[in-house]
Amino acid sequence: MNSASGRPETRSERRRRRNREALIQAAYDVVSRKGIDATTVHDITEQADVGLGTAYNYFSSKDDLILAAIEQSMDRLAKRIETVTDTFDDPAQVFAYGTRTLMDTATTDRRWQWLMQRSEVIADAIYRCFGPYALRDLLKAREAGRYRFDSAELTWRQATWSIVGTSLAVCENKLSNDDLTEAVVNLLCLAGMDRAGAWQVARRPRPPLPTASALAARIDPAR
Amino acid sequence: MNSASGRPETRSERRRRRNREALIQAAYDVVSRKGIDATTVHDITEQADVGLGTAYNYFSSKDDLILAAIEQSMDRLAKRIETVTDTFDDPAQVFAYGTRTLMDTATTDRRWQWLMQRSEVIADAIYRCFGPYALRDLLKAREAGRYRFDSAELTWRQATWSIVGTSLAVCENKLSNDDLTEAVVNLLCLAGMDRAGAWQVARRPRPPLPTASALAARIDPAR
DNA sequence: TTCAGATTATGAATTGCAGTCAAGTTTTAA
DNA sequence: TTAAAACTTGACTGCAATTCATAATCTGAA
Repeated sequence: MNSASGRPETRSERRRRRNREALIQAAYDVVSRKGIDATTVHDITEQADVGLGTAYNYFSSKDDLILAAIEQSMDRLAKRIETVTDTFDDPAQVFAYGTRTLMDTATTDRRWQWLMQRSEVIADAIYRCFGPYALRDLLKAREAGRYRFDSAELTWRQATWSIVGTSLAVCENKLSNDDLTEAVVNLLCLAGMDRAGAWQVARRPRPPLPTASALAARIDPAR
Repeated sequence: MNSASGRPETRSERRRRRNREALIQAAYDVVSRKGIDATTVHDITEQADVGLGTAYNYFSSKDDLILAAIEQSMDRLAKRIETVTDTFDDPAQVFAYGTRTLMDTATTDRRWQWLMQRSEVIADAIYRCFGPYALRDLLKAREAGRYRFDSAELTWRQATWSIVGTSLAVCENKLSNDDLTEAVVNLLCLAGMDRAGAWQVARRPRPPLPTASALAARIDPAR
């Protein structure tokens, strides 16, 4: 609420912002390394170089802190996906690319793999963080006559849980990476495409995501 | 492995069976009453009237014990569903009825509602316990030309997670009960039905499940 | 029936961590 | 400059899963 006004940060505001960011970053680092269950609040505050009690001045619980870290990472991924899908002509492909990228990230990125342990947290976070984009894309594709669902919210909710379940299965070697294309096809059918069309969309070549740093440079070329 | 042979149970075998059953029943009762997280192993052994340590002679951990209780309850539900779907003519309706009943149970039965807390455990248990039935029904419907998926395992896995996510959303009042019909429609689309046909199947009247006791009487009329 | 050895039951003690809080430190504003 | 407000800190509390030494029970051979 301050960065919006031109007023310079007070000393304590700067400290609060720094502590908050340090805690979130530390939480993300430690969880990436050890997994959610094996991570203690002590680990996180150690890494963030603040006292144990400080964590509880910023977050109401261990779960709350870790959730904040997860959400930050998801928000960033959503923005990276957006830069790619902005270039697509077929609205049906936007949702397909987003869901596929989510599954690829969840199964490839060691940081995300740990998160899958607590599926209901992840599923809910995905639903909320990617929801605004996903709902918009679903509706746009329906208007264009490519999709044919009834409720976008319900479709997206079912899709998020499918994504988590499929990703978890790949992480546990119950499914192979090759199955992900078919998983996307099924999701497109869920959204109301016919199967032939769904395969056609899911098989299109997928442009790579920009790296996080490339994206930062594009958004703020001055830095 | 003994009940199969005609040999009568030894004293210790009988005790082991009794303790195991008592623990599973107690776990189910306590979790139904308090939820998984609030349930302690002490609560369960108290209710089962055995020593605290005894639980660890039968199960490797609290989660393992509770999982056994969940699976038993799922196996029973699966059998009750089977008695109803056995009477169906349309193979597409069998899977529809099963998934709908699962969601109805998860959202209606207070015992199940608690279980939804630990979604990844539930999703996996549903996948395994109902899997044999579901896979058979999916394949039968595909042979009959009603469904059109590629891999039954993948379809069922995506369906289980959707079911859990949808049920959880209803429990948390993010969706209403009325949305469940549409949720089934989406699942049928996932399995490769066209939307019109899916609505037609999902809207058919659903015969009630037999009560657990009625089923027990049917299976073993002597008792 | 007896009894040694094997198996199982038991709950007090151990362990480990989330979360609290009283005391100390920094910041603010008058 | 200073007193009150805001924040930081880590020793401490409480709780619950799990272990393990001991006691109780069971088994099969004599």
